[in-house]
Amino acid sequence: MEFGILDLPMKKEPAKETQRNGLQARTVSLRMLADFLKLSPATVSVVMNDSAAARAIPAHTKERIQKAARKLHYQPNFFARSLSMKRSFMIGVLTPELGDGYHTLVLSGIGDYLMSEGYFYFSANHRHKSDLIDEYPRLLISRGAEGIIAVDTLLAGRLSVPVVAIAGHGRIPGITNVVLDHRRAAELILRHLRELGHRHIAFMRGQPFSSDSDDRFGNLMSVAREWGLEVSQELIVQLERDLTSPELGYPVVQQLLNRRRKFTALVAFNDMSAIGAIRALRDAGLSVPQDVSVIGFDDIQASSYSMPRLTTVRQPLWQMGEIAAKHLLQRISNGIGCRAQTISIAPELVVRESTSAPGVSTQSLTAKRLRKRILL
Amino acid sequence: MEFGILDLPMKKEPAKETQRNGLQARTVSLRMLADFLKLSPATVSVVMNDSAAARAIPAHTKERIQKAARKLHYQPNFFARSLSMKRSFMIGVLTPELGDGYHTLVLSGIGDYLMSEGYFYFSANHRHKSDLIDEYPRLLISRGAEGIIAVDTLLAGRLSVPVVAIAGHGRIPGITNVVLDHRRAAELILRHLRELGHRHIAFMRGQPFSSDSDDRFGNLMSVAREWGLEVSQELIVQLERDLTSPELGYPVVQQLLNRRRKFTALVAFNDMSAIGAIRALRDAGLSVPQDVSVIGFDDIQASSYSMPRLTTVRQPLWQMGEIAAKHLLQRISNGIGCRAQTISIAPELVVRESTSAPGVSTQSLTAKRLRKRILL
DNA sequence: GTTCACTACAAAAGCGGTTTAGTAGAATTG
DNA sequence: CAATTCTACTAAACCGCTTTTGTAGTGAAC
Repeated sequence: MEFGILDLPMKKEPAKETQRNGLQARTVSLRMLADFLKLSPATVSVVMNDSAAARAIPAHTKERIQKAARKLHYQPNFFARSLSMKRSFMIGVLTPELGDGYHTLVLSGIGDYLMSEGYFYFSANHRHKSDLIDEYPRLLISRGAEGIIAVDTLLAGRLSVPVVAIAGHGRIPGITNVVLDHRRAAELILRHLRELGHRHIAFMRGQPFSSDSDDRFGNLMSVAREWGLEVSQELIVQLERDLTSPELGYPVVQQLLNRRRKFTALVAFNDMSAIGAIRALRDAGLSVPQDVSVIGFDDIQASSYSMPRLTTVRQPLWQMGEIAAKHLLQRISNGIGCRAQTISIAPELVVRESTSAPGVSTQSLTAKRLRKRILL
Repeated sequence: MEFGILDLPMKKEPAKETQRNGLQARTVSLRMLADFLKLSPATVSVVMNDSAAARAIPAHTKERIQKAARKLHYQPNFFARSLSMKRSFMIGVLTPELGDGYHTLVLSGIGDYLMSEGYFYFSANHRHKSDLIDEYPRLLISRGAEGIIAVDTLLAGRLSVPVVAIAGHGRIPGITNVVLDHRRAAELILRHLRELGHRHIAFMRGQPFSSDSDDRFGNLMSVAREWGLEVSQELIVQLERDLTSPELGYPVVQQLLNRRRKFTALVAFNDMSAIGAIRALRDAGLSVPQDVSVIGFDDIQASSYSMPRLTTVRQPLWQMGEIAAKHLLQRISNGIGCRAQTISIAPELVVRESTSAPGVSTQSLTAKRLRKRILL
């Protein structure tokens, strides 16, 4: 490429072979197939796609074409097709990262549905960087995405293709939003804890960049208020770090304990932070759920195998992905006229071992000492 | 589409607007940009790509073009570009599923590297179904993938594009294979257990469809033999189920316990199964590591937060993804001439809490009874 | 025995770029 | 001053497909 002029003397035939190594080695085109059949590309195309005009082609010709296509392993060139039809059958997915069970499940739901409809997706992880949140949607669109699904991501502005958000609490006009019913989730959590008899409940608030944080926390607070459960400011801690490991919940619980305020239950932001919280409580000599009940959120795979098994609010993540994908394809095929909407998903309380009535255990310090003696 | 004939009477203009809703609403093409500038598309193209011929274009014209491109938000059409250049800057990734931390980490490594090189990937999950393992690579290629990365997947035959496998133990000619050094891993595991004083070691063998199973197990056995550690057939269990949750390891440990053969350590197939195994042991009244040491494999995120924290062999999964992507791009740009090879990755032992010297604890039954009384 | 509809295709115009091969005019050279 | 080289572009082919439009030939209708 650098020696454009020097190239001129040599003939181009050999270069073509070695330089054009891009895609398939020697691929048969529609043209070749047509030549082989002594038919025009138009006829072959029409038959291969079984388009309206194919009604005019007699069955024996169709068969002849099909057979030849199989024999020569004809594969239509995807890019030529996309260029001509202005359809890519690709959609772009925007996620913060691939780190934990949450996004993975959502992606599976999205991917499975898309695949069943002949679509593929490609994804970009923005890691909460706002410049990337701006840039990636454009990038995905410039790569031919017919639509975008934004998972747990606050999009900035409108885009030129249909967009569906999962847990995107921006209420941007024109974006269909698949969200959990956080009001209901808050009710489930607080009813459960109230029924167990908890009066001193601590809360963990999600990171500011997580799009669920405000909704989840806000609803907990308003339900608590409505039900007359008092919430002490001293019992609220705020997650800050950008982690997807349980480490997330560890330091804030230490912080909480340092405040020396009594609490018998802790509502974690999600399962990961709940698992970290449990460890922090244990490391401080408290047992779960005897001294403190802990409730998570999401119901990721790990939560049913943590010690103790985690009581949590299940988000049907796989289904949320599927629903988002389904709506996106709908909006794509119905044109832009299709109304944006909010789709609310019902959460479900999964009661396992990390919650119980308060004060059931013996004095925690005693328990700790005994455990030490016996187990270690 | 069904009413092709009825369409004819109506003029096509309005239909064009509403039906061709595929991609961008009103996008500027190279042609439009060129018309606007009163230049030919060729000149604009050459400048936009800064290709060799651009040397002949004076700076002020270049600037004029760049400015206009920005002003009109010109975005070259990806498909037209791909069609012409025979390059898609896309690669296909084949994974069993997205379920656990393993694949997710690998994918992150792949994705980050590809993105930094201007590539995207799209993935397909075959769930160990052999027909899909056959079909999907073709599908990915027909979608324009310039290369394929197969994660934990035994590919059937050769493909028409470069392929890199991660943990693909097929030794298919022409496929570059990124694999963990399982010999070294086996040494790390067995040295650790031997140094702790374990003589009765149980082993969990991976599912037949997992491409790591044989290599991992085989090396453990041969190292054990070489070092004079005897391995009882009674202490080997085989994973069968196709799960990515800890549930995987639960039943096989029950099976193992039913055989009533003494063992003080268990080498699990991976972290997930190790976590399930620990639960099974606990449920049977045994404590980890006091009664049984358990060692995992992979070092997924969950393992450092399980109870007890898992001792495990770390696979640098993120890096393995990155390395695979890097080699794939190399093979793509160097043409098919580039040699396939095996790239061996060094594992690392991460000692945490789930292993200790055997027989340190009190009688397990006593411990169990006591714990019951105190904690439950 | 035209007209007409229908059958079975083919020609050609895109889609939106890249790239090769020119070319008009200015500058340089012999 | 004619020949040559540069400069600054343009024309046109091409990538491989879809789709619209056209058309030669045939059988039926009036």
